[in-house]
Amino acid sequence: MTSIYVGNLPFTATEEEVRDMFAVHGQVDEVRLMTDRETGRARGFGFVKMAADAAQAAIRSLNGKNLGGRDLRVNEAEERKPSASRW
DNA sequence: CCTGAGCGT
Repeated sequence: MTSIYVGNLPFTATEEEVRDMFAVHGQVDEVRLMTDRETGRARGFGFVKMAADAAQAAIRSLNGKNLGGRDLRVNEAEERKPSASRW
């Protein structure tokens, strides 16, 4: 499983839009669009979890894609937090 | 109502 960082999203983008877009390249395990903590509005970025091969295919295909007049930033995400690992 | 660089409870 690979975590994908999706940035530069239009504020009008939703999770199902992103999920559907990524689902074209493979099965989407999870989609999480981050919203602003204070105002509650979309921050314009999120994360997608997919299988490694599907993730790479989606990244190579969707990175730089124009959505809503903005070029998407799609890359492998970093580790969320080194603590609280249920291992 | 509103905005634009960013790696998340």
